Amino acid sequence: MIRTRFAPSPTGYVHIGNLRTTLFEYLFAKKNKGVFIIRVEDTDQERLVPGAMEGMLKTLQWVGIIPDEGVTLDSAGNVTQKGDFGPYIQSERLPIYKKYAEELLNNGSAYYAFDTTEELSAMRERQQARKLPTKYDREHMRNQYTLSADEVKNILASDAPRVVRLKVPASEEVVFDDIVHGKTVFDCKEIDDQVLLKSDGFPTYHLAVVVDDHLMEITHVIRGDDWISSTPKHLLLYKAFGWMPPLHAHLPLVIGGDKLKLSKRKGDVSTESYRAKGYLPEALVNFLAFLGWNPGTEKELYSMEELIKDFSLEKVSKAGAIFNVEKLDWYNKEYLKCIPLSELAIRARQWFEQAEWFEKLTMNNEQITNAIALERERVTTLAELPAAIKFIFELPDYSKELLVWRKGTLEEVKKILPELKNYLDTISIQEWNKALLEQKIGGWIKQKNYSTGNVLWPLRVALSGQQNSPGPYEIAVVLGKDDTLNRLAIALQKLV
RNA sequence: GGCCUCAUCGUCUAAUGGUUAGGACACAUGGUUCUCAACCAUGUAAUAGGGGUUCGAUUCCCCUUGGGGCUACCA
Repeated sequence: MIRTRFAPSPTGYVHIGNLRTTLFEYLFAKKNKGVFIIRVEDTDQERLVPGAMEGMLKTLQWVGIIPDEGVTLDSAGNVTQKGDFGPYIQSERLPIYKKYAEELLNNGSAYYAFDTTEELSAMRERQQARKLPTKYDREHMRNQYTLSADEVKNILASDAPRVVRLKVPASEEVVFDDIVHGKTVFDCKEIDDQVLLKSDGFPTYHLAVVVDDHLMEITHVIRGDDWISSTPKHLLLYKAFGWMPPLHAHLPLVIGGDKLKLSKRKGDVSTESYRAKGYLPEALVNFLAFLGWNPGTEKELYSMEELIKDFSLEKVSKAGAIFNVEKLDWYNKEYLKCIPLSELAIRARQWFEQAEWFEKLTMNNEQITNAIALERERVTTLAELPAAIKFIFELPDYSKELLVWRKGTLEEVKKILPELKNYLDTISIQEWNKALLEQKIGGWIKQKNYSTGNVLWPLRVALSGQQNSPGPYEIAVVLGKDDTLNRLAIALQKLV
């Protein structure tokens, strides 16, 4: 049984790069009929943001990623835990880490150290100055090996701070076969005696992941490239415990337009910000899936179900991918076009409610939906929809010059528009639909021997009040006959 | 500084020891059209550089260069 996990730190929001990693973890688990787990890594008490987890889980739910096990939302939207391998929140597992740290202490794979922060940074400065790799100097610092047995005993008996460090073997190679990078080799000489248990009694990430991934029977550790240099430490830990390590797949990072790691300062790194901008989760998922992966065919539009069907870690590329908003925009437009209209109307609702003019107007849902149909192919995001359809409910002011087609004259408009209004008046409400309007007005234009643009342009401007808009027939249908004639009357007044 | 890692159009990427190096986004041009969008057609645009191996390399190897990551009692 394949088991993957997403292990976020609850620091506030879902980073877009993390979302991509999560997506791949999820797709891989689902593809293999496995289990996708969420575990909360809150071992850094200083960076904790209370309540962050709920928001993060909701964001994942929004994109369609729902954990099978671990930390999740119940039907009421509250954070709960489910599954047989809990607790799934690391701060609730402290005794477990303590126990395993002791096991390492006892079998000689780890040791106590007592150095202060100042001593450690002085050590690093000395090493840098001599162009040596910066790592814990076990022979010269204050620890179990350099102090006498009595001294150690006394310190441990006191309340003086102490940490537990991994005892990295002197010379040995750590080799692993990464699913995306292939064979990767590290020399133990380069690996630091990592702190496993901090002086506050909390484990570091390194101890906690290994213990938890093992205990939770994770089969595939899928995470960002930035973890690749930590992997040998983890493998050493598995070895020290005598455990079988899981398989590793290190995903390339999603980077910013400046080729740097996507940073918080440059904005737009949180999934929530894309949601707030009116991007559809389908588009975001599709776009993110194609950052570093592709099916090897020319199919570009993929639903979550299709992704699950076709996903494979072997097709993940090694190079980092730039987050390209233009492509995201394209995906969003594609989904805007194909999501059912009624569904789109529901999803767009919140943006209308945010528009200050919305409350003042009386309009029914059907009319809004019809208006959305007019503009859905013209906007990039849901957020643009209210401004785009506002003209349907409130005719913008415009100058009479706008009524003149670029190949026509003001005189022609003055002649044609009143005639057109009279003609439209003869069309019954029963006939007031797009196909018939098109047919009838088209016939009328032909019969009168006018040029199409000289009729349709002023008509469209009269109905929309805008230089650019959907076509006049569609607008007329959404407006209805009365409103259409009213707006023509307004145009005629301007022409006087 | 040390270690790790990556390298095909501007961007996301496909492909193979032998191809006119393909597609998508973006861009440009044309078509359609009352406008914009959409749509259709066409076009511009890439194997970082240098050495090998080979009949032949973009593909395999080495070096250089460049990018990125890690180098915490953060994850």
